[in-house]
Amino acid sequence: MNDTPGFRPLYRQVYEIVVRRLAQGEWRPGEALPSESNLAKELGVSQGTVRKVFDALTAEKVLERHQGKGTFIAENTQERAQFRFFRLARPGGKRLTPALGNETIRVRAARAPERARLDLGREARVVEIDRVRLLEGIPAIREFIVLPADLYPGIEKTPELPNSLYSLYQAKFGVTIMTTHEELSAELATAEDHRAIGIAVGAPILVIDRLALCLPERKAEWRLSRIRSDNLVYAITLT
Amino acid sequence: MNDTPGFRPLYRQVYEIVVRRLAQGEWRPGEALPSESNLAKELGVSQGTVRKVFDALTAEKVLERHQGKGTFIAENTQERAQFRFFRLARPGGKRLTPALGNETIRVRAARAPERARLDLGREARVVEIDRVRLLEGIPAIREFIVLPADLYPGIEKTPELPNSLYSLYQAKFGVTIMTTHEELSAELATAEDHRAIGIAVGAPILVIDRLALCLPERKAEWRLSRIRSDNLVYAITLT
DNA sequence: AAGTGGTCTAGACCACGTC
DNA sequence: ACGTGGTCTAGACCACTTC
Repeated sequence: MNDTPGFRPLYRQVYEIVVRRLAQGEWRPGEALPSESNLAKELGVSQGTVRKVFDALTAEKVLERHQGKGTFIAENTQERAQFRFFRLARPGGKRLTPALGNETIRVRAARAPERARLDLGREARVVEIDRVRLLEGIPAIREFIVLPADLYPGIEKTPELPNSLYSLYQAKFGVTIMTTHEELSAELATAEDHRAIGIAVGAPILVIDRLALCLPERKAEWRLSRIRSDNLVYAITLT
Repeated sequence: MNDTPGFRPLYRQVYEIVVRRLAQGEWRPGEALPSESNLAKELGVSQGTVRKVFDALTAEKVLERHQGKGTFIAENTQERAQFRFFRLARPGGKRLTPALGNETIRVRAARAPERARLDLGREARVVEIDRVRLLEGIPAIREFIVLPADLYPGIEKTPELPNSLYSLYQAKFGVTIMTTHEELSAELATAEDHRAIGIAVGAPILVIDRLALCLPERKAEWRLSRIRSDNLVYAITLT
């Protein structure tokens, strides 16, 4: 009696409908989505099915639910984004939060490796942000950030970039970073590292190559971080 | 009408009952747990409540569910443990699996830093395993592993240690590694690194300091890995 | 009081694995 | 045919927020 090779559970279909509407910006960050029962009525399914979808999206950190208030798009606030994607700490535990140092921002044509990494076309333009970040007052991180210019129109005119760029991406450009792929390696400090963050040439540094993806599946940022590794670790919990 | 400060949902209580029974070894790895409906009957709750608990434990990778067969304790098979906790790859993506090189194993008194790291008493003994692992035939990783001896009685008599120790811990000693806390940093290769894995003295190496926790919340392994960082990265996805 | 999400139940039916 | 988990529904009641 089972000739349903393309069987897809109802909640999956509802899930896809909700994600599509989210991606189309039908609801803005901070707003409430329809209540479970209203959406259920609208889609002609039961309330429990909508609940399953909302719960799944909450687990994926796309939504936030608040008893008595409603269901909302998760916001990448400064603190939250820091805590979620910034993993540097003192050995043994204490999490650190960076402060801003010098920075430059410019828009230019994409180079070949950038086009490859960000899936961009031949004529694409990118935004490049170079900056230094401080940990407890000491220059400790060099960041090289490359963005597809079309996702962030006018970002180069932003008077002052915030410490956590991901909250800016979401608030000003509707780009919600959902996932990052990171590759860590060890290298030796160069003369440029020495000039930028004062570390001795030849000292070990931690390098993070990060590609960030946003909600409507797209590569939204490529970031190279060079981090001094004295009294500093990248802390992560695997489960 | 709400004077329930100690309100705990039913599924939470069921969850704790199941975890306690799991920790006491009431069901062994590989065996099936009672079915949803049987456990529900036994505990006097509805089948849906048991389902919610099983689903949560499945998300935490404690259980595995198989339609038509039953619910089982998740097994740390060789492949699975590799994929779950071993994060080394070639730059750009290809995941690697290590092979074994030389190894030594011995039991001795715990030293002060080991007692502190593993929460051991003054008289505790530890098992120390030192080994070299190969990636694609080339010595690439030095590992220094320290275990609380009481958790792994007789492990030093194991004729041949497997590539993935975590499957051995579970199969032979009932120790299921659930979580690891890792701290990564960059260092310079020492003369000993050169002797063990042939890397040039002063070359950059990636160091991972890992503390592993097992199911009945306890520190079950401390591992230091020193990894050559040429053409090799630690790859991780944050969500 | 009204509306929201959170918990819990009871029951129907489907899909999968085993016998 | 049977038992398992997987999906879906309908409804009750609880807890929290807002008015």
